Amino acid sequence: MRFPEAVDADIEDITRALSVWSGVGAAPTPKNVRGVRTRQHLLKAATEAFIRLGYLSCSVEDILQEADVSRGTFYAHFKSKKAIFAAVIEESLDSRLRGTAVSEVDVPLVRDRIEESVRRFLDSYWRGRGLSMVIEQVANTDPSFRDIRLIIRDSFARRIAKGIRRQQARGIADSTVDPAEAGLVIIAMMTNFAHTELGWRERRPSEEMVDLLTRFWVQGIGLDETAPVISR
Amino acid sequence: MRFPEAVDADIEDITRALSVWSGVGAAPTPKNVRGVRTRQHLLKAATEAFIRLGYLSCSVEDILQEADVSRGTFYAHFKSKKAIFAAVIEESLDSRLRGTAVSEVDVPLVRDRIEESVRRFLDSYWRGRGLSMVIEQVANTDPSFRDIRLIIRDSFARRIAKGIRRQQARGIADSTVDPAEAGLVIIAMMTNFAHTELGWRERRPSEEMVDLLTRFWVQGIGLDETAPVISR
Amino acid sequence: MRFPEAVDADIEDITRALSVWSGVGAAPTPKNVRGVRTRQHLLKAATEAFIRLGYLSCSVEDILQEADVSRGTFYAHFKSKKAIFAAVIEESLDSRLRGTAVSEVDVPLVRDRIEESVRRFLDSYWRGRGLSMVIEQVANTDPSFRDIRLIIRDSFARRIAKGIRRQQARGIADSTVDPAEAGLVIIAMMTNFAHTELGWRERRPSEEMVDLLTRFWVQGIGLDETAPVISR
Amino acid sequence: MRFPEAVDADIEDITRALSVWSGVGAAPTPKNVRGVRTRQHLLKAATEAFIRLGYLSCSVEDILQEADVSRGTFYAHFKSKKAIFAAVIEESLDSRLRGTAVSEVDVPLVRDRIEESVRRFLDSYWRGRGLSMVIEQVANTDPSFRDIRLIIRDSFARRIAKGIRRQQARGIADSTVDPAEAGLVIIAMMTNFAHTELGWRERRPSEEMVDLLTRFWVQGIGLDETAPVISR
DNA sequence: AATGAATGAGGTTTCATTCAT
DNA sequence: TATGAATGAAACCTCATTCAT
Repeated sequence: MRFPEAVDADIEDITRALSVWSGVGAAPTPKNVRGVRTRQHLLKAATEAFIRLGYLSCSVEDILQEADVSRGTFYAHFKSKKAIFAAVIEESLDSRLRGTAVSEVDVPLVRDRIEESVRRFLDSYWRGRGLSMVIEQVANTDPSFRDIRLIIRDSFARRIAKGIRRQQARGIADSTVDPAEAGLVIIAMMTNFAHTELGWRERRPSEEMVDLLTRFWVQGIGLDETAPVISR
Repeated sequence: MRFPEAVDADIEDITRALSVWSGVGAAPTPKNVRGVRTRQHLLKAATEAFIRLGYLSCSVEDILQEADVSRGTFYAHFKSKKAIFAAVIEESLDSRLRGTAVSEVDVPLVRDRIEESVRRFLDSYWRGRGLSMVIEQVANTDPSFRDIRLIIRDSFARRIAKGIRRQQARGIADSTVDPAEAGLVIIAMMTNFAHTELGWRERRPSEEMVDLLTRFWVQGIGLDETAPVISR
Repeated sequence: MRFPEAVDADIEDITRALSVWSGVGAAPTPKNVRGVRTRQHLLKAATEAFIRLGYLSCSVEDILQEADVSRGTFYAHFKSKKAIFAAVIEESLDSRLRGTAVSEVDVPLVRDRIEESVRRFLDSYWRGRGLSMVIEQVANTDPSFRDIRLIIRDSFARRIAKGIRRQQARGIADSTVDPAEAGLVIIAMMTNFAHTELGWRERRPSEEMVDLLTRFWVQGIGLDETAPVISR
Repeated sequence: MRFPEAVDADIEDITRALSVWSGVGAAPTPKNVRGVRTRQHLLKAATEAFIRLGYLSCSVEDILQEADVSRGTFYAHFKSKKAIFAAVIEESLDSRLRGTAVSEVDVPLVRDRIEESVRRFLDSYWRGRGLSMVIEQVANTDPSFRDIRLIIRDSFARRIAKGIRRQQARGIADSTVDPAEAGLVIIAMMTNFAHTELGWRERRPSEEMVDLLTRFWVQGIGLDETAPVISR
């Protein structure tokens, strides 16, 4: 991984924020193996139900039916609908955040590295578009969940900003660009393009999309397209 | 206005789509001045209530209290909560769509013209951020409203694409860029930057933002920054 | 007419009962010719609306639309929905009650006279089935309107009972039959057959129906089928 | 029982029709004894409330008060007011339809058998007059419930027609009478006499009524009053 | 740990009638 | 006499959550 510490810190932040949001101290881990299985089962069922119906339209009843479990059992494992949603989000978080970090790819140019980032972002979004759309729904509905959404967003944006800063230091990117702000612009562009085109219109990611987004990113920060990656 | 016919056509589309969505044929116009005033009063109250609470959390009751009007009066003027929301949206549409069309500005360069577009977009978003956020909420909640959101989006995107095509024809923009797709990328970037930074974080539009977004737009399509506007 | 005085008395009773039911003292006759016309217009519209929708499902709004008249006008002429319904009923009463009285028909046998009564009853019901069904609806819904329905019913029943008594006196009908009770049975049979078969199933009156109902009536009271009508 | 299969088939038809009418697939049977008890309790309370107030004037609130149960409980057991009404009707159906089938009575004459039918009909109506009146109300109000009412009616009418056909075959009833039509006339007479005199006027069934109705039935179809029942 | 019945606050909508002009 | 806006009580239904077993 590229920035494991940073990502871990962000994940910790989000976990904490989710706790606060859902009003649940800590996950009350089940005592025995049966409990663990039921919990997992519920999480899976809830994930599917949320994806299928959205957070708001998905009633607890829907989750119960999906899981074929009684109401009492549900509330024994999760304090509320909010709580199970928080758990679902948290579970899917690692892969979402780590999956896009460009790691062991061996490409010669910085430009290619960015391209690979974009490609992974789109692919990752495509695979997880179900939950992403639910997250967007809740962020646009519940003001206090919005903060969590912003933490996630900033986690991505900071990574991009860091890259820009490094590139500016090497003299291969326009130094008049504000890295933090440019990170926000890039994340806005990618996030919303994916949300709308992949999520809403269900277009599959294509190399044309990757090219275009890479182009805006690279040109936007004035990156030297011929600059090589510095070997570690 | 620049493309008045096109905008008119889009507005018509949206009005029609809103009619279908809200399940209401046509607004039953009040028949005397008192009725008109009450209707306006209700629209204003609803706008404020929707902005304050969001569409979902805003009950008809909330609108009634805001307007200090009885339940019966409300339903005499609007068939449903959906219907008044549609009316609110429609009312705010003109300014939103027309307000961003670059018209009689006198600037020497194409780049400046784009910059002016960006500036107006941010300013317009800032002023109407309340409703914009509600629209986003509903689009992320009600699948059938999403279509309306997409019509609005595409209206903007098409305008941008049209510009790119003209610039390519003049040889002042990179001809390898797909104008339609680039339009979507640009609108994604601008929309979501505004939504998040102006809407969520309540940052006021600044010249730095304008510069940065203009930069991504201009560089992204490979525009010749020195190309002059063709006088009409 | 056969029993003009009796019928008049019944109609008076019903009018009075309708007044009480609807809570309206007397019809506040309009002052000028314009008022009279509007009133008639409203009555006609209400009749059609009630027939089309039934009393309960017919809102005041429906009547207004049918008449193309404003709410205020409506309430200027009729105190309430009940009141206009009462007026509608009253207006249609004469024909309903008098239309079935066997008058100047020249038939040789008593049996034929009964047959003619049955025929007229069915024909009259068929023509007025719309309102009849509405009346039945209200009678089955509003306990206090039920009394009015019973007055109408008894008016018919008494006429039949009177005939039976006369026939018994002449020795051409079975004297063990209780005339009043038999009248109720006959009116039950005719009323409900008509309500169900003509009203609900929309079967048109046929000579077979007339024959069969006549048969039950005549045989039920043990009438001598060959007995001649006594000339007046 | 006399025609058990036929009655069963009719009951099935009605149950199905009620399902469609109420928009409820199948009653979600409670899963333990407590639930069953509450369900029964609700049914009983609803029956009383419907009888006391009529279907239309009886709000769900009224049922809740009668049963002393919360809104949520009600809707956990029954999907809607329509649904519980359908259940109430269905429950009272068996006894109503089966209770009038002349079974193991030992009487010498066909005439006596009919008399017994009439007696049972009146007695059964008297006991269930509350619900019968509600059914009539709904049938006269809701066009789609009318169909159900007609199925019930035809079930009775067919049974009577069957008897007439058998009697005609034996040569003990007038063969010129159309059995199906006569069945409708007889059921109209009995139903409406009972509805009005027992239901509305609350007169108790008497032997005089039985005699008179039997008389109209027997004479109407031209039955030989001395014909003996054929032993099975 | 699991079950399923019970709760009740909260939401949208209808409609007969009154009132100001 | 006519108009049409305004009223407010009352109806049905949903659903997250609690509780008894």
